[in-house]
Amino acid sequence: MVDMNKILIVDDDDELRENLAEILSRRGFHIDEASSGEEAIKKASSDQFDIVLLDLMMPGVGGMDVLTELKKSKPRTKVIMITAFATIDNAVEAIKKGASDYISKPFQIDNLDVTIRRVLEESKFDISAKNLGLDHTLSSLTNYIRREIIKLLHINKSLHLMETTRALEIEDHTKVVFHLKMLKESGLIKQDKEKAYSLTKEGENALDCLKILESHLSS
Amino acid sequence: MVDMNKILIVDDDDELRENLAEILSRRGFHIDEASSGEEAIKKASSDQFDIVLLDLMMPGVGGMDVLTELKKSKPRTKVIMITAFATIDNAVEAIKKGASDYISKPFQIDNLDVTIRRVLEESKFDISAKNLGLDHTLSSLTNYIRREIIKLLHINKSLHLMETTRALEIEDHTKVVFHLKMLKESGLIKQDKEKAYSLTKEGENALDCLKILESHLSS
DNA sequence: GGGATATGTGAAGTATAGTTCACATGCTGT
DNA sequence: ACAGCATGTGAACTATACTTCACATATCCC
Repeated sequence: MVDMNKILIVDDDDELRENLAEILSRRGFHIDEASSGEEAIKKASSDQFDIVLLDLMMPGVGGMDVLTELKKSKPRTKVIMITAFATIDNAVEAIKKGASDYISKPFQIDNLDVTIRRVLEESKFDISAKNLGLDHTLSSLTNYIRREIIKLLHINKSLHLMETTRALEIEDHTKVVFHLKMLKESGLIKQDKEKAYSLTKEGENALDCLKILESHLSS
Repeated sequence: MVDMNKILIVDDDDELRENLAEILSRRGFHIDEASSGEEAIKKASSDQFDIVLLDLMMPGVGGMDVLTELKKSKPRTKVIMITAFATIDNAVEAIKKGASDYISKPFQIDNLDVTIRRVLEESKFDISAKNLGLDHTLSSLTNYIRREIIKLLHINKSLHLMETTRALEIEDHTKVVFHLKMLKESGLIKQDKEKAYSLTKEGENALDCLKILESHLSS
């Protein structure tokens, strides 16, 4: 099942969450769970989900915070909010912040299922998603240091943090950490288990574009 | 004389400035003059100079302000500072801000001439200039609204401010003014006497690159 | 002349990006 | 065990980009 859709269920209510997880996985989704806002953010940023089912009401880091964070770091991930009561105001706010849809507790599984499949369907024709990706990529390329990092990684194939830092002749390594993180979030570079950074396919593409722009500008 | 180098002389001392203008134009440069910081900024932003000879000490908008402004709006223009006294501190500050060189009053014309030719010579091999241009272009493309404007201008060939504003469905036209100004400063668009905006050659190139990036990203 | 429309400026505010520093943690060699 | 280097986090700060609003000026046309 290569193209099984990955869903992250975020709810502090253990029983509801586990029930939901079991039902949805039986219906053909690959499920992961998080019982708090913190856990949700951690899982969502280290992995790639198609949909995040997000409870709005949670102690600590609330659903709205998770939504905000998610739309920043993984703009292409679709979020469906779950509201405990039919608090339309919150739902509207969530939609404005980029949530794809919402359902109110209590809900019928079939209803949720339909919503999920509709959101997945819509995301196939999502033009704004492409635009967001473009935004992300371009804003990565705007920065001189990040362009240098991309060039370095293209030449050296793979580099560690301190190797990169020395190659750039930058004193403060945390500055490089910052830009490496940006590049990783844009999907232009990746990091292996040995902590070494290398270009992704998209990163190579971006470098190509840089070269084209450079040559166009000099003409 | 198509490739005659254009120099803008900025000095509030009329006699010195006019003398300089005459001597330098006899030596084969195309000369324009400005007697104040304001005038300098206006002329420099509406025209394209290879070198700006800039007096540091001027009433009102000082030379250092002009330098700052110039390096922002026309990063590729070379600036040679003229310091009334050999105030090394100011000169050092100017160099840090991107001035190419400086000479101290009083100076020998031959000395200035040599400096000018050396700066021109250096600018031919200027890698950072290309980088600055790239920076400018890329940061223009980062913004969604500006990308939309570029696409619009590509389709419509030429548009006025309010036409653009309406096409983008933006309420506040000053927002569009802002982005149009950015694009004009990056050299991606230009404006004719009738106030209509259109893409420059560089603007068309940038659009090509956008299309490439978009198609790369969707694959 | 005066109301409607177009083109802009400048100051003030908000938002986002980038920098810096103090500190945490983990590994490696002796 | 502990010195030394690598990898990274988080908070505070600065800088830059973007937005908004109040206002200015010019033109058109009735």
